[in-house]
Amino acid sequence: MFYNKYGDSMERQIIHIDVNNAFLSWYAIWRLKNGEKDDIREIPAVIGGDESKRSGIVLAKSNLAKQFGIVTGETIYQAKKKCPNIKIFQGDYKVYREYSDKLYNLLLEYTDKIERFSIDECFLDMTEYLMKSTLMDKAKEIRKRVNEELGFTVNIGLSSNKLLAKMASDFEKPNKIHTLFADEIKQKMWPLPIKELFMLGRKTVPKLYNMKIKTIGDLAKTDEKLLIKKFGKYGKMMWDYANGIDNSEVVYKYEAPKSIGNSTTLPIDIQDIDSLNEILLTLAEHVTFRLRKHNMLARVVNVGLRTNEFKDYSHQSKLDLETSNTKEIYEKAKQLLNSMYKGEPIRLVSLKVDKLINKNEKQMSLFESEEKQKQEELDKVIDNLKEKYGYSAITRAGQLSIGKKIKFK
DNA sequence: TCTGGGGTCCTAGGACCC
DNA sequence: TCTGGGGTCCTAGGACCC
Repeated sequence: MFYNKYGDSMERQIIHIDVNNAFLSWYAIWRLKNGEKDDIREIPAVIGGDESKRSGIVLAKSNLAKQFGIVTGETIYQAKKKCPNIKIFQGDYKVYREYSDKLYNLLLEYTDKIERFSIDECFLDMTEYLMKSTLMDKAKEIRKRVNEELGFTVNIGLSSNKLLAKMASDFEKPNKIHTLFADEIKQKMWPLPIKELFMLGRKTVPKLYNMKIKTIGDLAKTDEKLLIKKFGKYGKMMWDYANGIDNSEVVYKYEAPKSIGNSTTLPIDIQDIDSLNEILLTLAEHVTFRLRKHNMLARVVNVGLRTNEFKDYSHQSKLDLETSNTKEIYEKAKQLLNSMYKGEPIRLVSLKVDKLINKNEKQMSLFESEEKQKQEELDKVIDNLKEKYGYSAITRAGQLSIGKKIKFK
């Protein structure tokens, strides 16, 4: 419940906005703007990875592709089987960023209480500005303006909390506005299969099926204590969600990242430790570059491997002193890799820094070594060159053929 | 699965402390 | 040692999201 300035309790007014087929729509508009004649929204098309780099999965699909049964996350290979004439595009992250920002800037005209939940989803808290009766009018205006001014479509969900607003925007698509207020839960949400409920994924759904829980309504009517006993905190959450309960706030203020990581699927499996180390160096350069851009330091380094048999494992270790220095992070990562690697063919390597703190919070060490200061200077010089001439123009010595082939968004 | 890449949060077990 | 109980910190793994 939300209380207004008179102390009266009142419902919050939350809007969830979800761009329809975001990556594909945005890329389609960008192509048109750049002189291409065909609109890839009007043909069976997908945005996908590159099969030759073994990253061939569907990231977004056109509505026509959807009619062939193509789903997000499946392989390009499977998509081609369903629709041999499917057109595949690589997409471009910069383009997505650009249109995501355009949407955000348009929404800022309505409220500054906007949470960017992902690149293509936003929550708006309109409680202070609107009564429930005018919420639908605002939603219609936003939809119209996004269509006309930005050239793509969105689904909009309206409710009194984030969970319900998000569930609402997921109803019929595209270009639709739906409400899901408390008095509509029974009719609109409870008949849906449990897999439709936010946060119920592929591992949990079969477990619930075994308990004869098949719809969101079944889950809502299940004994809460039983769910808590079986699933702990997660059980409490799923019962709440099934009953439309969610008190979380729209997080509109900047939040510093809690971890920063990069990973890469290798074009071929690699078994040679020197090559793996080289890949780690490339990852370390990028991760620490991002870390320094955030003006943050890391306390923990984590290295992950995926084998050719799709087994994932990782090791992490605490640093003696928090740092953003490429060399220090890389040395720690190398130690981790060498202690964990069992010699199998490796498909993917990941590097993540965790337990981040702002650089200003750092306890200044009185005896910062000269060597350390030199390293930090070197990082700074390289960062500046990267900002000036582009990221990929600059690499350190030590990176040979494999490391250089890794490209980042 | 011919199965991406970037995140968040939670749990469980072991080490260690009083 | 026929070995308590509670707390914190650390690490590995796994769930989920877009």
